[in-house]
Amino acid sequence: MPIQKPDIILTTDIVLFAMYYGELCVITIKRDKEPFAKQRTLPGGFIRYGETSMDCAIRVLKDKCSLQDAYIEQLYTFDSPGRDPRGNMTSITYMATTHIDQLGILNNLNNCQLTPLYALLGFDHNQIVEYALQRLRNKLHYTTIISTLLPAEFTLSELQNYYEILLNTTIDKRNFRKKFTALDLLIDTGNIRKGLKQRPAKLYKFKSTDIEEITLW
Amino acid sequence: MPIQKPDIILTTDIVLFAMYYGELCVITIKRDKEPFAKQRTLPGGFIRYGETSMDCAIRVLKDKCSLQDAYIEQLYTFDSPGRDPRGNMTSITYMATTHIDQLGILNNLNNCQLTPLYALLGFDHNQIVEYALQRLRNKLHYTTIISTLLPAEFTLSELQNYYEILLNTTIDKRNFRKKFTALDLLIDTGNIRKGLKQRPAKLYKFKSTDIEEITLW
DNA sequence: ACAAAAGTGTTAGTGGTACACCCATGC
DNA sequence: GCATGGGTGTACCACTAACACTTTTGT
Repeated sequence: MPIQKPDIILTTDIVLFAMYYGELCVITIKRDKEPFAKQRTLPGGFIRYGETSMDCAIRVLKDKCSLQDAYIEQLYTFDSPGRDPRGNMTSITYMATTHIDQLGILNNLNNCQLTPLYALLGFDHNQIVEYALQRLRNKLHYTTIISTLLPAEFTLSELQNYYEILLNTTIDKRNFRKKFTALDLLIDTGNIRKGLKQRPAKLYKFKSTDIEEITLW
Repeated sequence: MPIQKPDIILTTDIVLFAMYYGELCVITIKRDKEPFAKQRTLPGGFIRYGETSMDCAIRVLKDKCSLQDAYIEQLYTFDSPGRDPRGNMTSITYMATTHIDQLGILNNLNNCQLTPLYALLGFDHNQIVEYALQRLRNKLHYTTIISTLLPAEFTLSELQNYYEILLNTTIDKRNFRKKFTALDLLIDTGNIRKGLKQRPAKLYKFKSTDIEEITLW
């Protein structure tokens, strides 16, 4: 029935985004085996029998990156010949977003690190990161996906700052606040951030943990 | 190295959209084998060794549907357990759009037909159609993908009518024309459609055959 | 002459953008 | 008291949405 040789291999690779010191980063792992030994690549693995690609992606993130909670969605399936020198590897890739609080302390023991987007990665993984970045940027415009990158409570300035970094723009402070309060997505937690040598800021959180459809710009 | 049994099978299924008598339809094929014998399903097939999923999708459309030219893009990879009673089938699905001129005469010989979107299909293929429809509708808002569904030359009323059908809305004629002429995407072919008992209409085509990014509504 | 769709402008309202100053705190 | 970011309102411009009549053809 199938006209396939048995050596088609299914793998998963995950682009896990998190903000780190004011920069959008991805989790990468330093390989110890060939091919691309000592180079950094995206976390990934072989899909096991009886496991879906989503199961596999979640397992890999838990095992390799000690990830507790994240938003995750399927990105794209890469299968161009030659993308892996070992042979015919099809990778069902996922995009995930989280906050560093959800990452186990980034121990260099398992070679897992947050790296900037311009870092050179092995295999075709820079291409996968590029694809994920586009997806993320698109979703920022019409969903509340930013909530998955933010800490539990945040100030309006932090929220604005995240958009400015992720979309590489500048936004007028008053217009931003007007827009966001009109959307009615946030609630005032009652908490304030003080201790800084400036006026204390109100802390907000999203009313819902769901990712909702909105229109921004 | 891989922890996979050799019976993971990779397939492709394609949602090929075309307008047919004022309705958005998909190409389906009547199966003659079990499972789902005598039911309709999306065109698809097993990915051959050395072939990418895109190659496979194009081959299937040529062989089974006599398709000459179409727009095609990867949609999503479906791999939930139980989606195929024969076992672990992973399907890398594609969405394609074309005009019926590009389809070889729809001979019932190979059981290939344009069917309305509400037709019941075997496997999880209704779910795949639903996913493709969402993708298509989204793309109508921010790309010129509609050009891939239109005939070579068309009137402004036809263009508007396509949008109304695909997005299930009504649009004001004057506002539509104002918007579209402002986008400056069309050229007047110089031809007119006459012979109907009404005022003849100018025929247009898109300046570019590329799918461009625009903003509509 | 009549039916049927093609073609064409103006107005009101809404939403987006630009812009500057006072406030509360830590040191 | 000074430096730092927090917090707030208004005016203009551009785009959208609503709306009706004349034109050209075939029969």
